[in-house]
Amino acid sequence: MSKKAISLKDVAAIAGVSVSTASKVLRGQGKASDATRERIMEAAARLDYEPNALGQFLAQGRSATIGVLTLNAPGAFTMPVLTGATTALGARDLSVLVADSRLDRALIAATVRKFRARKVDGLLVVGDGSGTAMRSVTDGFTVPVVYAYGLSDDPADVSFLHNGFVAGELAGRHLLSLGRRRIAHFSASLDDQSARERADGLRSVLAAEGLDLVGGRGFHGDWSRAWGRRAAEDLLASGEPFDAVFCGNDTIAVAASEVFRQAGLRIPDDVAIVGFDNLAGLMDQHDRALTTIDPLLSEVGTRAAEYLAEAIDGGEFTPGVHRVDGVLIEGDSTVGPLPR
Amino acid sequence: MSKKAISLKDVAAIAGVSVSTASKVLRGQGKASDATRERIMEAAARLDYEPNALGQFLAQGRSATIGVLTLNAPGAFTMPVLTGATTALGARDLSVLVADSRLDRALIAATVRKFRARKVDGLLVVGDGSGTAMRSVTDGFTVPVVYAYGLSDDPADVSFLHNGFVAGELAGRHLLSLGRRRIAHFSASLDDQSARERADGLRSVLAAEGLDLVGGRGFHGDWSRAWGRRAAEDLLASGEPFDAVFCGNDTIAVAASEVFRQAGLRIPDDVAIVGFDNLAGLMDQHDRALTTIDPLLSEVGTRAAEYLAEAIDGGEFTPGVHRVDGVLIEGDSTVGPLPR
DNA sequence: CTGTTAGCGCATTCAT
DNA sequence: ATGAATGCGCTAACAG
Repeated sequence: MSKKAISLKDVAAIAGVSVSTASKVLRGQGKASDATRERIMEAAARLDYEPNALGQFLAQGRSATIGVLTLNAPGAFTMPVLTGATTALGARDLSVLVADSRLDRALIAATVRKFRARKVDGLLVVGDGSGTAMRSVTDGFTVPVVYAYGLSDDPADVSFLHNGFVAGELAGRHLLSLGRRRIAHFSASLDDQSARERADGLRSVLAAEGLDLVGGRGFHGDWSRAWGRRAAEDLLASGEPFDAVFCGNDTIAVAASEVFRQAGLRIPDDVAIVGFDNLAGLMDQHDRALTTIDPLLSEVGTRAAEYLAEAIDGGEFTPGVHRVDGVLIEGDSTVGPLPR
Repeated sequence: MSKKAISLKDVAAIAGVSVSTASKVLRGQGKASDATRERIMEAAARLDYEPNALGQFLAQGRSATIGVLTLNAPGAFTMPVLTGATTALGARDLSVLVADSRLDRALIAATVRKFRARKVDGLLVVGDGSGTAMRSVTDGFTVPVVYAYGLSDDPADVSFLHNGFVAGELAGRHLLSLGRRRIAHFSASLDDQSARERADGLRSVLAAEGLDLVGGRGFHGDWSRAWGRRAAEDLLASGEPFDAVFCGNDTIAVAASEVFRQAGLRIPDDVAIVGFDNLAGLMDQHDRALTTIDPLLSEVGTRAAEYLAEAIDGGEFTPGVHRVDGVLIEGDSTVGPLPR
């Protein structure tokens, strides 16, 4: 009936030493004679001793839990970031206390209190990927705070974001490597930070080749399917020659593709299409129909989590924004259905 | 410089009472004179006292954290379950310790130890939605264990799953309500538990109308896009008349739709299509192009989490499998582009 | 009703 | 090199 969990005291007793030395030895700290060390280790092994984390936490004043503040947890793009972060933290024995406050001021305040009461060792704020920076909550804490998938409005904070500029470069270089020279760009308004980054990246590689976007500044509307169709129609109507389009997201890419096909254009022969988001990958559908940029959102979460974990262990913690480069996934819309 | 966190002792001191009474009063337990209660509450309020959770946990032998064992955390269908669960637990002040063991025996064993050492108050096992039951790990714990999005192989366990039978019924009833009578079914092999459930649900409502599936037992292959095309081609080749198809998933539905369109059939006029998964919704793309069943995976996670939380608080915990009914999302593929 | 006394399990000075 | 003594912050059984 001794279902009682075994404690350090038990180990010490069996090893014939005091609790304090047992504690030291088991944690590999301080000096101890090989003899006693041996006895202690053996006793611990025999009893299958596992230190009670609660005791350690109280004694050490840490909780081994990270507060996670989410702007929109159930969002399609937030979920990969969140799961990436939580599994990365879990792998480091850090538990996670999630609070999905929609930036409701009162809710946030309550959450901050709650996190403090729980003595969280760090805070991870997961944004919604929207271009607008979120209010910094850093000064509400004495522990490290990291922002992921969203920028804090305080430049002294550290945040992890997808690198939109590199994404634009990847798309551009890919198309150039395929011999395309007349490249258009369909995307959301340049007021949108992420749209602007991708556009800048694209234009930079074009400029390096002495090229400019077809249609001048590109076609900028919103992220919708409707805009994708509209942009394609506008481009066709303009009469300007083109042989490729980099679309700001997959939704636009698919809609535009439909319009092009209906207009009798062949993809990728007449026009190559590159999208962004890798929606298919998000759904585990690796049909490689559309060439696209995968922003590796899960890695954004992972990297942010690991940086936070390091910071807690006394690692470096320097303000700034860290960018995670995505990867280009080749698909039929640019390289065609290869016989692979 | 008194950055020191205020403790119960401070409150007690100011209120001029002992720590224990302060504890009692602040937790609303036992009796206390209105006078002292007043003083204590006031002192706590004035100091902005918040109990140190670590102290409570150690004293109460609980950790307020749930161990989450995942089979495949980054999976597209697992993520909604996981985020649903973690946010629901967070809302109840329960933190979450995630371990993504791919059912690796050794890894699982290590995880179980870790969870015990952390004194988790409960365990949530998140499966991968595959038909095959997973090995029960319940006997490794003395705390409540709940399985979500996957069945345990021990009938004494409690698990939360999507209700595939109801999904089949929903699809069937929807098609019948539209006047369709010649309904086919494209899905994965009936060896697959989830495929079988959906098929059974569909056939049951058809049977109630004295109808049978077009093509007898339906077209069963796998979950792939390729199979969707193949099934559509086979059905067309069979020459059997049909006016609707319920597809086991959206991937099959989309592929089949393409074949039908190429064959000159109009959707939904000639053939109505119902899918399953609501992939578009998973990606926040509410284009309502395809009528589909949304399995509400996030709710599967939420319900499982809440049940677990209740069980921990002494709520009921009766073995069995709980089914979460999905919902049918109407789209153009059955009701057409209505002027709504 | 209220205060005293013990723990909870471990880490950590400080002596020895 | 080892052990005794404290403290972490709170809860709970028992007295008064």
